[in-house]
Amino acid sequence: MAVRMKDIAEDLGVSLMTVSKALRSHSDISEETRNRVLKRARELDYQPNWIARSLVTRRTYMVGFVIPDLMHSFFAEMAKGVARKLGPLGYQIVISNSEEDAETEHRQIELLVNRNVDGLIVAPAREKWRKSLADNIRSRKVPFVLVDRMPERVDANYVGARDQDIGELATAHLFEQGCRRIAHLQGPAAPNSKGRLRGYQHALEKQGLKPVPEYIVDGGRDDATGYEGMRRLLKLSAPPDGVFCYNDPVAAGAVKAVLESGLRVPEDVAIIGAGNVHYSDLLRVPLSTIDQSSTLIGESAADLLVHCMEAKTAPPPKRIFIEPKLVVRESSRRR
Amino acid sequence: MAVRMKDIAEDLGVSLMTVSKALRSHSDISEETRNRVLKRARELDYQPNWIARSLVTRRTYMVGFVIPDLMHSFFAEMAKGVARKLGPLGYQIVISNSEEDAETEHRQIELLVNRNVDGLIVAPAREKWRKSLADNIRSRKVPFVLVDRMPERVDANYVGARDQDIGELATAHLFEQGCRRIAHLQGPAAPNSKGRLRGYQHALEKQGLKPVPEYIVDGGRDDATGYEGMRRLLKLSAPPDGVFCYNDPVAAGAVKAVLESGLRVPEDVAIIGAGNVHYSDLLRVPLSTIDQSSTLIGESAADLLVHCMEAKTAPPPKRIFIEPKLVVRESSRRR
DNA sequence: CTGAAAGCGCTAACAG
DNA sequence: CTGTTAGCGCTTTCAG
Repeated sequence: MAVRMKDIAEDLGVSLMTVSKALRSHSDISEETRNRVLKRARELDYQPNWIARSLVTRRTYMVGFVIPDLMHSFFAEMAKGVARKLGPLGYQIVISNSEEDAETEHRQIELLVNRNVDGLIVAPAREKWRKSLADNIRSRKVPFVLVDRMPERVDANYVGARDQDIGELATAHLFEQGCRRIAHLQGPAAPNSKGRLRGYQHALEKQGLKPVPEYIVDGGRDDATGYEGMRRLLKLSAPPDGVFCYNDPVAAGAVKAVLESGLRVPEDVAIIGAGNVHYSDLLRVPLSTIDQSSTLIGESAADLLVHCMEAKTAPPPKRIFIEPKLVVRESSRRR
Repeated sequence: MAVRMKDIAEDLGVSLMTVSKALRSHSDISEETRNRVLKRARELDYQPNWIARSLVTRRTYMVGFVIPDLMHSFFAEMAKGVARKLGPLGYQIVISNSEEDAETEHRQIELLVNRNVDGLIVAPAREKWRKSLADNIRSRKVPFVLVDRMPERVDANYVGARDQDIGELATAHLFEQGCRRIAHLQGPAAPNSKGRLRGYQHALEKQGLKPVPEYIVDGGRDDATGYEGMRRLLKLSAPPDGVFCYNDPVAAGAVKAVLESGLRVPEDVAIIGAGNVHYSDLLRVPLSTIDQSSTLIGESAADLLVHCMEAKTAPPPKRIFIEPKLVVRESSRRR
């Protein structure tokens, strides 16, 4: 059986409370007593029981982090940012995978809330952040921050880029590189997919290019689906000469499809992704992308969450937009 | 305030105990009472308080998973395997990053143990799995399973490949492809680094090639260090014509260095990694590798851990070796 | 089948 | 500065 405060107390002939206070370096305890307690605790290798403590303080120092896909290193990078900020403050991070599925996400969140996490960071999978869920979390008074994907019409804490900016930045870049038949491999039904599409459309319009419906194709969210999507684009009678992809994995799959078809990247088809995952530079063709500062998103979200968790009353929702940045590598450099 | 059993009990005019038993479908409770309780609980959206329950049952249904690097998708894949098995059983997985640092790892493990995780899965960062730590975990009676890396002389549960086999398989393959100056980009001071080196040396010996000390170079564990290591190899008066790399990220970095130097992969330098990360196929040159069945490792480790957690008394340590498999892609295919 | 009593290990609030 | 009292929400044990 593990050592308890009670053991130390009896051992030292003081009361349990004295031990409790000493260990937490409470103010009203004499220097001497504190030291005696601390010393004995160290000797006995006392480890506080978090469970018991949590039961009374109602703080678990656990933070849930719900993401759609651990394997997508974009989220792994975010996780790193979150951990970097929260770790030193004594929080444990519980990562849950929603598999990009709304139901799973819902279940995961409920699980975490039931486990009394002190806060929640979520990259939501569904387009509409279900109102009932938001209310549910709020009614349980669990502060939460949404990241990377901002569902429509939800007034919540958010950290991430403006998706429309990402789409515009990428598409404008392709235009600048001389592309005139610009396609878009669209993402899944996640909240950020629509914004990127809108940005793409907007940029085309700005340049006076007329939209071609066939150029908007479902590219899924990983390399396998991106590959499939690109193959469909290549079968068109007038295949695109530039493609803005929902994210980097999709873009990597697209590059593979183009090369397999005997065409060149970027000469025949320029490709750009989004997310700037760390291995982008090592891909078949080094990938141009829109950097979203994934780690920074994680850090900011963590900061914001800490702020909310420490506040007595919930502060008004805050949105932090992080400027996306164009990163030009080989896959789109035509001149 | 959340609904408690007490609330349901008072509401229904029964005792707290009746509610408790009904909710856990304890045997000695009448069908009727149970239904009444269940119904009311649903109506009030009762959610059991895990903390309180844990305090008395001494089970948290949390499992710690300590890995050296979340960003290395090899571990993300393992995590997926672990989650797939443990999730349905009601366990939450708490992922901790040791940053490949022994001290951090130690601290993370202690933290998790303090938080009363029911079990632990660890991909150890240090070469010697510190005895004191192992004893410490054991004294707290927390079952644990080591994965991917088996420290020397430790009698513990283990799931993973035999590292020596990986080294032999890879090196023999390079030999078969006609390489005669085979180098090795060695991994960090992790437990699996030495075994792979040994396998490499063994394979050379078998083929009657004499070992060249200059051909064993530190390649670190990611693409940046792999790149550096390869550059050093290329500066040798007789640069290698084949390189076995500690893992896939290192190999990806190595490929980059070779191409940058104006040489071709695999014609001038054949390269093979280990781990078969999911994007290997999308790299600059599709990467040959040794597949270690990362997801399967995660699943098996989870199974083994569950077995230990459910056992009354600790079962004897078990080692599960997973056969590594050669995956030949472009980076080493010479004929 | 139902419930009363005791306690998991700790802390908040207050009294000495 | 130190200690007492009273729980946190739940389960285990055992008596009705």
